[in-house]
Amino acid sequence: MRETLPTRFEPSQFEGKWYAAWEASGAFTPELPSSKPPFVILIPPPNVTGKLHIGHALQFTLQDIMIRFKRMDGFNALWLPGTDHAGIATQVMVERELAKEGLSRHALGREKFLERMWAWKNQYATNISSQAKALGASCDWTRERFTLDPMLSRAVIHAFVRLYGEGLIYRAHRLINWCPRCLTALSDLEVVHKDINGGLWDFAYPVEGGGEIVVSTTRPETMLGDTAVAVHPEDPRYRNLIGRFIRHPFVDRRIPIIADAELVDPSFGTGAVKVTPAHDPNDFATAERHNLPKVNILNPDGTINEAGGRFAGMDRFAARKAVLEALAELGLRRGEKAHRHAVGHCQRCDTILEPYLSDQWFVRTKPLAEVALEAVRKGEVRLHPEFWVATYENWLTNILDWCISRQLWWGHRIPAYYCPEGHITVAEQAPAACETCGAAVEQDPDVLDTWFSSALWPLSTLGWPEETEDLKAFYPTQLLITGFDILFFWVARMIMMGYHFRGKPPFLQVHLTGLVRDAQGQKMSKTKGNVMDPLDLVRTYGADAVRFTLAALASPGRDLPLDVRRMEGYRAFATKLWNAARFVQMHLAGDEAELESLHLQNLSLPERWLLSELTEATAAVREALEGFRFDEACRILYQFVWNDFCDWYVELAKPVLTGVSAARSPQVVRSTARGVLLEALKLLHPIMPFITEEIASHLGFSGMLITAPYPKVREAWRFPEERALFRSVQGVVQAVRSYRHLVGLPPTAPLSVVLENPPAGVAQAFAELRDEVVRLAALSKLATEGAVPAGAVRDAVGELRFAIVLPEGAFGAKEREKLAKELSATQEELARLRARLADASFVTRAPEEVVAQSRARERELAHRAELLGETLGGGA
RNA sequence: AGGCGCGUAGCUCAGAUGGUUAGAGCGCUACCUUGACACGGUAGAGGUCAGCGGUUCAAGUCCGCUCGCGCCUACCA
Repeated sequence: MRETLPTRFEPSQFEGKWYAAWEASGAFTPELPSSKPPFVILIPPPNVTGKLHIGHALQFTLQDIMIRFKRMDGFNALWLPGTDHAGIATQVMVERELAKEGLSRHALGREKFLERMWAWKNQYATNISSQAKALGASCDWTRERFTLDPMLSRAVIHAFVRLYGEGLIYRAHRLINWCPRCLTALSDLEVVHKDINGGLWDFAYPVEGGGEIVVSTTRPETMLGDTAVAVHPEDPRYRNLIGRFIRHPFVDRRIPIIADAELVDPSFGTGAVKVTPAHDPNDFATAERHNLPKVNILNPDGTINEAGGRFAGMDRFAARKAVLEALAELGLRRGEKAHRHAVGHCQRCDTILEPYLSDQWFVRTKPLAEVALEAVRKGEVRLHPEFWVATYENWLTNILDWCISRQLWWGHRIPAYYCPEGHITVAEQAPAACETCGAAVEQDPDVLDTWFSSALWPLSTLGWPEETEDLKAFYPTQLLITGFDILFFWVARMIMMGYHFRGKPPFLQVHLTGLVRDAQGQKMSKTKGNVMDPLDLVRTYGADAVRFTLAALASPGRDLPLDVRRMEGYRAFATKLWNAARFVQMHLAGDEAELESLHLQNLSLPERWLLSELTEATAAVREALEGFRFDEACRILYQFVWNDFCDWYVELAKPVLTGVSAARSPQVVRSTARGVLLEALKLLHPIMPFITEEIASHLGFSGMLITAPYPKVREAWRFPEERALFRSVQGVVQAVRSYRHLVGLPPTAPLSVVLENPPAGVAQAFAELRDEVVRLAALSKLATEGAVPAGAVRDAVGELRFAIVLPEGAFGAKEREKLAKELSATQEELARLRARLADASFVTRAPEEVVAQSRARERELAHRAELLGETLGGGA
């Protein structure tokens, strides 16, 4: 005998049990080889920087829904989990921890520091996987990966060496984004532009031989590195100054006044531009055109170096003030105004970045980007929602080379080796000697951008460059679900690398999720204190309610305002489901047939109706999931379970199961209730895996839902006629209840209803469900034929007219007024409809169905208007 | 400066290819402790679909403009 469902729904009582059972069953691990088609999702590897946040919970939920859906639906499903070492992000965390102990990474040394990093990683990777498990994520933990694993590292190094060999990776002395706090280069994407209230200062350079030229700058300290002043060649104000020189007031340098049409917009400011090639990208380009020297004035930590003369040693911002003061002393300050402009900040530590001249490694992105662009344009990779395509194209079209070297220790060390002569040897294995001159070599101390290894994730996790079974079976993957914020950082780069190394896309579809926000729509952040911990939510509401909420909020292309009241609502839904199951279970008698084996001919109206609704729901849920409409899937299931199954079917089942009604077979009702509930549980399982599994086991379901076939649409279960008939029953029941409220009668006060000349099918339906309808509408009598008693209220639902006998005097002035309002609304609509039908252009141009629909509606309204009129006019 | 998204009930959001009375959840009101469930039941109230103009027999839905809000990309000193 199966166990009785506990009275109280207590998710924590069974969540752990089911997760363990699923994992132990091997359901998370795909077959290999397999005759089933593959369905593979690679997890966007969370950073091992700390705990998972609610955004991860969202993505895990959506990925798990798809994986469970496809697994049940006959696919060889693989959801491959893993974590990302997250170079700078993690190193910043650990350095912060070290700082608390009064240590620094340099004090520790590279080796000891990396030991600390690994300890950190081990702790957080474990945290992350246990959080994923708490949410029910059905990942294949036997394939869990980490970006610094030997297998993955090998792929990263291999890719680097190959790209270098192909000329797609190169080393260059360039301006890059430099973080003076992290002491590393950053890619353009890692720069966060923020509008700052700064200043725009004017100062004069005295020109040799007399006169001066006034320039404007937002960063006065950079004038220490000026190697020219540029004007527009056509500008009459300065034409005579071109070719003359300036004696720099603070450093020992003569700088020329040059003409450059590209750099200078004569209408901006004074029309003269100071040129600082080592600290401004535009100026750098200008210097290339004019062969100007590039004077670096900064140390890596942002202090002024010896090139800054007497300002050397000052921090860049202190130097800014000092330079301005010094200019004032010389009488060279000219003007200053407030100036709001975008300034680049470090994504990880928020420090203001400097354009900085240094030797770095770059990826030549153009050829890779072209292929990636084409892939999306041709639809080989499809982005959802589709409007992201425009953003994607825009970025890839204007892409610049990607700086991939980082002056960090936590990451994949660049496989480049230098000899004292400066020759470069790039190799997967450390070479014994320089391949050019045979001298001893030393490896580049730098590591690769974390995103370089992330870009290879679809390849490296499956064992590439080896031709592994996994690679052959699971590449390309079917779906990627991730946040839109890493479309460029990650998605685009995976597409580039996937095509380059494998000739195929890494995934066929990408679903980009929105951002989880708080109830007020604010971005969640630690500083605002509005972050929600997914594990807390799981403890409070249960994993299923958390999942359902996130899925229900996940409308495509929108952010998700997460309100705990909403989650309370969905916990209530879980409770409702639980209680419905308790009802079904307590009436089980052991004679239940499987749903499929019920003889359809023997089914009564409510069973046929319910199967119809189930079938509609099945079709709609499947379609919703295929199109990543998680919100739709939730809505459909919520309505089916609550409105159709609980509110109607269970209520209709009660008279039968308690012996009040003998019109229907209790055995059929039991079988249908159990069977349909099980189907609903299967439909819900991808979204709410724990509670569905728990209930199914209590209903005597053999096996586990996780591997049960996902319900398919069965045409035999569609009964359109019965569906319509049942709706008229619902309509009458609801009308009676409504009238009862209208006249203020208690819900149990008995009324009687007479159907007026119902069509044969309808009369039969009501006759069959007499006991149920009497109960649902609290009737004393339901007549399917007979004369309308005097004084009865008359109304219609669709084509069906009926009369309700109310107690003497119940239908007073207030009620008449209410009904009169109803009547006039009906008449108004009728008038509008008739006007439309009288319009020849509507009748001739609108499609036939639309016209037919309007005619039918017209009949109904006319009908109802007449009956309501009679009720009011008849002095009832 | 370009590009994208959004503006529908008190709140948060759904509303393919234009077509009946614009939906849901929460909240609100009234009544109901009925043997699955008060995390419940029943019935309600609540919307000039941001504004203006256009296309159409018909527009929340298509087009243009305006006004708000948000985001992304960008080397204007």
